[in-house]
This record gives sequence, C-alpha cells and structure tokens, in this order.
Amino acid sequence: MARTQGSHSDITGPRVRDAARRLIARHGFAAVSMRKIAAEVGVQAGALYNYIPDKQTLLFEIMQAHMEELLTARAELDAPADPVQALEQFTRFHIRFHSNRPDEVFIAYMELRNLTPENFAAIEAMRRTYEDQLTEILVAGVAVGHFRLAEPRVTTMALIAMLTGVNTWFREEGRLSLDEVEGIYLDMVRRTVAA
Amino acid sequence: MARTQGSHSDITGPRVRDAARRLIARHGFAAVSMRKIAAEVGVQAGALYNYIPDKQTLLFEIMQAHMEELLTARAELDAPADPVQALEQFTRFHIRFHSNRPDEVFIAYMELRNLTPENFAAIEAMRRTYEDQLTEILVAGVAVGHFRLAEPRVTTMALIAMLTGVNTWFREEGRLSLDEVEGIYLDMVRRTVAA
DNA sequence: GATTGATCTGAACGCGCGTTCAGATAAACC
DNA sequence: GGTTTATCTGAACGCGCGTTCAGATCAATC
Repeated sequence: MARTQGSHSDITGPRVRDAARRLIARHGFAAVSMRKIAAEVGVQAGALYNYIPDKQTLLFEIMQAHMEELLTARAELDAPADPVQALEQFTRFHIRFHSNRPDEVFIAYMELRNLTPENFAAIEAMRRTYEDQLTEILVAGVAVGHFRLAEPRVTTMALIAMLTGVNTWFREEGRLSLDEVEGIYLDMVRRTVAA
Repeated sequence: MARTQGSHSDITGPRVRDAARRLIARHGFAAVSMRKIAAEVGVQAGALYNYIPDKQTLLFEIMQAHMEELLTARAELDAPADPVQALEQFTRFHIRFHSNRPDEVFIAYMELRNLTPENFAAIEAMRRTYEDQLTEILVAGVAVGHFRLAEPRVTTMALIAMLTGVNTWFREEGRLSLDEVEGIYLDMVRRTVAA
C-alpha cells in the first residue's frame, strides 16, 4: 500500500467537511463514523483530528456554516419596501436557497437533537432570526392592509414548513422546473395571506 | 439484586414498543441501544428477543403500526361528498391525529432512512395512499369549480407539509388551543385552494 | 543536501454495540 | 406438591466506536 503523506492541509480540510456533510445527510450523524468519513477523504481516522477537535464540533460547524450562509445570502438582497414584493422575494429566495442545498437543510433539521445544549441554542437562535424576517414582512403587510392573517407567528411557521417541504419531493430531473415550482408556491403563499 | 422473573409477556410486550417509541423519538434510532430500551422496561437486553426478532423489525413495526392507525382512523370517517366539506374534514383530522402522536410522526419521518429497502417501500406506499386521499379531494373540488390550483400533486405536498408542521411548534400548554390552531390552519388551507 | 515542521499512519485504549444461549426462576396446571 | 413451560438473567461472541499518540514521511526552507 503506497503511503501518500505530505502537506495537503488546504485540500484536506474542506474535503473532510464535504465528506461529512454528504455522509451525515445520507445516513445520519450517529450512523456515520469518523473512520467512514476518513475513508471517503482517503485518509486514516486519526488524521481528521488535524482539522476538527471532535465529532460534535464537526456537526456543529456544518450546521453553523449553513445557517450563516443562509443569513448572509438573505442579507445581501436589498429588501423591497412594499410587503407584497418583499414576500415574493422571500418566497423565491427561500425555495431557491434551500433546494440548492438539500444535504445541509436535511442535516440542519434532522440532527438538531445530536447537538449539545449550547450548540443547539446557537443554531436555534439563527433559525429564529431568519423566521423573524418573514414575520416582519407579514406584520408590515397587515399594517398597510395588503395582508390579512390571524397570527403572524403561526402563519410564519406554516409558510416556512410549506416552502421547505419542496425539498422532500422536488427533483432536478422531474417534470417541473424549479422556476415553475417557485411560481406555483408563490401563488399559494400570496393566497394564504391575501387581504 | 433481587431477581424478578416470571410470566409477564402480556405486560412486557407492549412496554417494549412503548419504551422504544419514546426513546427513538427523543434520541434517534441509531443512538438508542437495545440495552437502553431494556433498561427502560426494567429487563435485561436478551429478554427483548422474546418480543421482537431484531432491532430493524422493531423500528419497522413502530412505523407500520403508526401508518396503519392513520389509514384506519381516516377510513372510519365517512367522507362528505362536497369537496369543500371533505377538505375541512381532512384538515381537521390531519392536525388532530398528528398532534396527538408527536413521537410516532417524528419517527415516521426521521427514521425512514434506517429502514431496509423493502420496509421503506412498505411505509412509503402507505404514506402515498394517505396523500392520494387529499389529492382526490382537491381534484374533485376543481372538477366542480370550487377549487382552483395549478398542480394537484404539488398542492397536496404543500398542504401536508404545512399541516404536519404544526408538530414542530405546537405545545399543549401554549397560548393557542388546538381548536384555535385548527381554525387558523383551516382558513389558510381554504385560501390556498379557493376558486 | 541537511533541517525543520506540517501532515499522516498505524496501533492502541477502553467501551458499548446487536445478538445468542444455557441455565435460573416463578407462575400455571395436574 | 411435583411438573411443565413461559419468561428472564447473565455471560459471552466478535466488532466497530471516538480519540490519542509516537513515529514515519514529505514539502519547504536555508
């Protein structure tokens, strides 16, 4: 067996996280061993500890990176003042962002219970920050009489569940394009909150 | 340590499944060992094999029982001919049934990937049967001009995701009663498909 | 071309895993 | 009260787990 040692830190580091993300999304955090991640990268298990302190931190960093990307990507858009337009922007953004990252989305929801309490709180806070942005749009729309809804927070949870649900069935190679799906969901979202 | 042996099959059998259901919902299938389930029941790990052939079958039977209960409970309702009333019945039934069984619902979604391919197919078929019932209501409503929607299957997935999402935030001791939540969601469902 | 330092191997650690099974126990039956 | 039988214990099996670490290897530096 040929040894292939040397300096590959800049290459191996990201590959560890990529392999972990893919394997955890497919098999679940508890079912993925450090040895399997290492094998995917082409390295022995011990070498992983040059890049991560432990398995728990690996999971947390994957989730944290995902949530930070979500908040950053969203912050980079300039929000329309009109709540109707803001809702359209949010809807399209949510579907597009999440359908492009099925592994991360799956992990961020399924593996919450494998986080330590502190790590869990950190991820939940970011999720709440994101949800609050939709709630704000809804409240603003109600204020100007363009939306009508019973409970902003309940509607927020309902809409986000509906939109994220796209990931459970949408396939790139399916009958409908992502653009078409976006349009269909946007219509449903609008109706749900229409005045 | 006092031995507590004897005949308890009729008691122990259900307790094994109850303990497994609770523990798997909380920690995940891969993270729950047979020894932990046994400890919860108050028995040694070996005794579990008087009631289940193996761990995989235990998971499958929990999911299967849940899906069968879902289909049975739904079948026991007599469906209104009017699609509008049928949709209301489905919505209320779905929210009520699922919010009463948070553990089972969580497991039935999260642990699908831990099923063998054959067991997975069996559960998926039952889930599809349930989903199809909503699709039929939607199609019937469109046919008589009471509903308007782009894609019955897409709307089905969107509504079910929205309704099941209640489980992620609803708490018995919260501000809103289940009746109120039912009403709010029913309103959103109606608007989503209104002609 | 010798030295340094980052990177990786390979072996080891104690532990818990799912499952099996011989034997112990206690309830049920005659 | 002796026998049968369902139920459970306790030990064992081989295996993979997360993590550590001494030593091997190689790229970069002088």
